[in-house]
Amino acid sequence: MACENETAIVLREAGQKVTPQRVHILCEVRHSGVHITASRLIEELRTSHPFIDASTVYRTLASAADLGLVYETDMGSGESEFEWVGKDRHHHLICRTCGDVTSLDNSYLDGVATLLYEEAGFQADLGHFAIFGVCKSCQTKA
Amino acid sequence: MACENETAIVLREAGQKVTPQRVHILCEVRHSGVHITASRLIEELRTSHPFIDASTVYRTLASAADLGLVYETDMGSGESEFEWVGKDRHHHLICRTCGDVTSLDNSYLDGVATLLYEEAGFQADLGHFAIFGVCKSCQTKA
DNA sequence: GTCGCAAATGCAAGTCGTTGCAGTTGCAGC
DNA sequence: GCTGCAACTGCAACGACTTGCATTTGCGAC
Ligand SMILES: [Mn+2]
Ligand SMILES: [Mn+2]
Ligand SMILES: [Zn+2]
Ligand SMILES: [Zn+2]
Repeated sequence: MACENETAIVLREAGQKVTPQRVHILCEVRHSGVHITASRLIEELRTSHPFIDASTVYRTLASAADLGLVYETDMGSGESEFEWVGKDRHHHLICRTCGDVTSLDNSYLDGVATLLYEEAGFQADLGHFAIFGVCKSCQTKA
Repeated sequence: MACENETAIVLREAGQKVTPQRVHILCEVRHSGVHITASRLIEELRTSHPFIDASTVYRTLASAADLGLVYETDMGSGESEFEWVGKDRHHHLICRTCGDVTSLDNSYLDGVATLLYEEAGFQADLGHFAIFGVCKSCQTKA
């Protein structure tokens, strides 16, 4: 239940009202593995908190993404996937051939952010990228 | 009409059947400025080729994106934007404050692709990224 | 504690995009 | 040119997501 309290604090700090719906939705995002789609979230909440409407889920996720509390990323499935923004900033490498998803430390793109700031004066927010390509093992198989 | 012929050739080389619908849809993508959404495309085709069904437009754009004939990018509007893959590979910087969109030469991310290949053996396809952040003039105003 | 109001929610209708299927068509082989 | 078949299309039903509006509620001010 530490999660509930902490989520409430984060919401309050972001200038949002702390409603039970929001706390349940965002705690579910935090607890349910890494990435989760809106429809899967709705499905899981249906059993634990059946009174929460789907539109509330969509609205909560959208505003949380705007406020930078969660990442919203297209991992190639067609549906956006959401992830709580924790301490470990990262990106993902996604293989177009086998579908394998791996994580990539934020530091790989630090150089790009620095370069953009120096050359264009642009303060880039390289939050949580999905980088598509072909993984090592799929290349050797070909 | 050079566009029609060239598009037909590209389709054939990609192993697709050359149908009038596909040629019209992809030529419209090529001609209509830089980025275009599916719904705007459907609207424009309604006047010139009213017989083309919306589902055909969506399917054509999806398969063209899979084949690497067009880029499909979320520029922040909520709708995917499509762009014909021409000679000039580029990315975009999008300001979250003023909405300004600028282009960025592909070379800025070349280093990342090299790094990913050397360190992870991952052959990244850094096609057409939308990089969000705050532009120079919006930073100075703040 | 209670009041008042802006913000958030639930509901229902609406829009956007996807999918299954039956009919059509491009095109390779003859 | 014809033929045959897999690929493609249009249609209609469907699922995903959004939006307008009346009601409820969190929470700051008293
Ligand atoms: Mn992630
Ligand atoms: Mn572009
Ligand atoms: Zn792979
Ligand atoms: Zn700006």
